[in-house]
Amino acid sequence: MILLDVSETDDRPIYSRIADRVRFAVAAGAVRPGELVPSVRELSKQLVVNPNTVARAYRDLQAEGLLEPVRGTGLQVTEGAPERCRLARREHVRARLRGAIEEASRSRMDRSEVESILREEWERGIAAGNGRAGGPDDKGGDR
Amino acid sequence: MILLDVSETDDRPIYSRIADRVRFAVAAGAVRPGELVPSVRELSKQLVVNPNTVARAYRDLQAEGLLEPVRGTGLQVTEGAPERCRLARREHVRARLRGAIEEASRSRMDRSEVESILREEWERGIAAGNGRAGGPDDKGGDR
DNA sequence: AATACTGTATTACGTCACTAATACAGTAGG
DNA sequence: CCTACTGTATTAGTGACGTAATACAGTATT
Repeated sequence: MILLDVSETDDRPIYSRIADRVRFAVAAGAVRPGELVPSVRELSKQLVVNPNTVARAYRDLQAEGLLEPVRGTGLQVTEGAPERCRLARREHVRARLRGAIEEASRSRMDRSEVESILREEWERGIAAGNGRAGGPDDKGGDR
Repeated sequence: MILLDVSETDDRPIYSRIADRVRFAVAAGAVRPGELVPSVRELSKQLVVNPNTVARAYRDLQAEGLLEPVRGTGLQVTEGAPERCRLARREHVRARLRGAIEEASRSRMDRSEVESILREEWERGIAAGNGRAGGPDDKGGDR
């Protein structure tokens, strides 16, 4: 399992980005249920980061039920992790959309206007090369 | 000009909420271009807040071009403030939508799915009583 | 000129999030 | 048993942010 490239232009905390990488890897099937994720110390060496930072990320992922400890061995990916991961992602997107829409409503923006923005931005997103695994960046959404 | 009620369940900084109140008031036409906003000290008394906190809000609003100083008198609403305010709001909503859509795209969410969420949440928003001045709350968006 | 009001700049304090250093508890494998 | 590896808990340092206390510069009004 490879998890390099945690640089990027992203001002979010390191542990959050690490967690996102794992979430993405799980959702994409790069690591399957039952497999072990890299140990805290090993990954911390790869990323040149304090072990605690990785531990923090793994701790969050445990709280989400994506990882579970195997005593004295490491952390393995949970059985229902992939689905859970995708569901959470979906809920997160829904929340973000809802927030934007609420604000649009308050700002007296026409519904058709919002829909046109949606259309426009969607095209842009596709054109920008998203919709593929290993896309440009995985900012946004820490859940 | 009245700007009370800056309590609400909102964890954003005070100065940011104050600024939002003013932006909303300007966009709604409650204060027209050329009119003076309450003085720093007066408003700070009304809200039971340190004058500097109000000053910070006003400072941000000046940077946005919504307020301009009248030497020795106070701060007045700029000529193009209302329009500028609505435009900024619109841009802000666009940015939020774009962010959400980008993430949806990365998460392999179908476009029709996003559209259904949009539809669903829009109905909810309307049903919740938004789309009116002085709606429930004005969180989100600090620009 | 004097007073009372404007906004502003400087400084300081408390808080919180992030990260790091370190020590600890436990298990696998020789 | 012993070594080397797991994850975890505790504590501390660092920086940014929000807010407050205070003093300052300038204008309207009397």
